[in-house]
Amino acid sequence: MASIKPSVPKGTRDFSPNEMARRNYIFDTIKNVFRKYGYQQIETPAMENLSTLTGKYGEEGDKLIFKILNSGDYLSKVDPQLLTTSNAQRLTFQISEKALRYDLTVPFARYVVMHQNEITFPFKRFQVQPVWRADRPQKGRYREFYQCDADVVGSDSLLNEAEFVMIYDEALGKLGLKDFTIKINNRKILSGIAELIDKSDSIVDLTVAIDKLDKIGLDGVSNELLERGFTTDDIDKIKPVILQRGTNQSKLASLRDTLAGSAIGLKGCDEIETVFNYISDCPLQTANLELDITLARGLNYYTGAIFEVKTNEVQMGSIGGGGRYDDLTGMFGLKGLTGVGISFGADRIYDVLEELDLFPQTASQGTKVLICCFDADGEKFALPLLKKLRNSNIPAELYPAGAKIKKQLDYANAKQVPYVVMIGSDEIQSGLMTLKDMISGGQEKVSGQEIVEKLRA
RNA sequence: GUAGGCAUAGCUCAGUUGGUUAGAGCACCAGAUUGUGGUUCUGGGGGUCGUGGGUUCGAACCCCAUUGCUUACCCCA
Repeated sequence: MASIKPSVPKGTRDFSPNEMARRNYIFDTIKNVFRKYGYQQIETPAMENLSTLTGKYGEEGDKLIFKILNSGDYLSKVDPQLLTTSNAQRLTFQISEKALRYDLTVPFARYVVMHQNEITFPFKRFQVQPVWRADRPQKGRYREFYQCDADVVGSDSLLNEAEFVMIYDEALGKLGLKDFTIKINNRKILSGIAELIDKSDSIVDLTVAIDKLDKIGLDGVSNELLERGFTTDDIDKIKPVILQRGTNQSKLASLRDTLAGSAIGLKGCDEIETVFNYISDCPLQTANLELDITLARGLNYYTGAIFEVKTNEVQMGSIGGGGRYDDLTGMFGLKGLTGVGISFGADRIYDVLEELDLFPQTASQGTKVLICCFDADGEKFALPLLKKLRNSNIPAELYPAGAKIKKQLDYANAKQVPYVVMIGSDEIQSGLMTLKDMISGGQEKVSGQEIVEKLRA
């Protein structure tokens, strides 16, 4: 049989030991902050029923869901006519009833509805798991990637919004980022702007276009709005709003002026101000908090706050985002439950930390001492020491006898093991073993007990 | 879905106008060194030059197709 050239699917990656140490550092940092703020971890299955996921992410999103082919003779139940009409969309539901999760929010909503009787509200949960998207990969964009989500469900207090800003500040600050911006907006302000030009029905088109302001500039946004059926009159009205600069307070004040005729717009302003007030009583350490009314994130299910986090130190898409949805669980039949949440893009954060060289040294994580024997007799002598080291919580390995010492030391170097114990006939005879410091190169003859004591330090 | 770039050893890449037997570094194996590595020296294994077709006396190089990867757009973490 011809051997197949090994590869992984496009947009997926292996994680080697060194990368895993670094990834766990990111995950642990974020998880510990979540826990500190009272969030509890859950997990949900990698696959969900396809019907749970479809229709939740818009038409584009549905296309990006990885479907799982039914087991067995999956064609046997298909309406034969469908096979000849090449209607992929309808065929999909007959040959696939499961799919890989696309995000963590929809499975969480499903979870809340299924477990509503055991949950104490407000329910604060976090979840760190991979999600899959059948997207075209590119820089900072994968087909399998991890999301670190925290959500509160069942509390409409804006304190939650404020706490999420603090969580971003604390977690990203702990990871060593020095200059990043938490952008905040409110869907109600966007609704107010749409009301301003009497285009409430076109709010999606409006927000998708102005969301691109910093990317394509005012001319680009204007062109896109014109293409989407807005008038130059509309654009003239919107322009001062989306172009406003200055402090959050001054933006808010002028927004209130502009949106004076829109009850919902003013409500949005009030909500933002409430969040700002909470924050000012509990100042941020590192993050810049910026009201950005062009922020829309293209996610139409947000109803209140909208968050996005960007680093200003390297060129990278957003490293986090989130927002509030008033009817999180409605799609699964549980009405009136509000949710607000955020997500950290761990894979992008990894790329950022790597580019900025912000990972701490993790060498001490691995094996601390390798026992090398010159022959098989040494093994017998080594095993009790090995046991003793491990009982003392010192990560230790015994290299199987038979290999040359050079090879064993090469192994220690490759794994960055800082100490080696060597056992040959001399050591067996004297009972004193050779402890070698692989960094300085120095070595000394010591007893087993002394080795344990030295390495425990 | 749209558009560009790339594809040569396990990895990173050279390879001149198309010209004999396709190279380097790293990694791996062995030796110099029978009990000592990370620095040195010597030698060795490794290639259907992504695949298929074409032009040519002759193709890694030119042309066509195809597959894979990658970057950007759309959208998103």
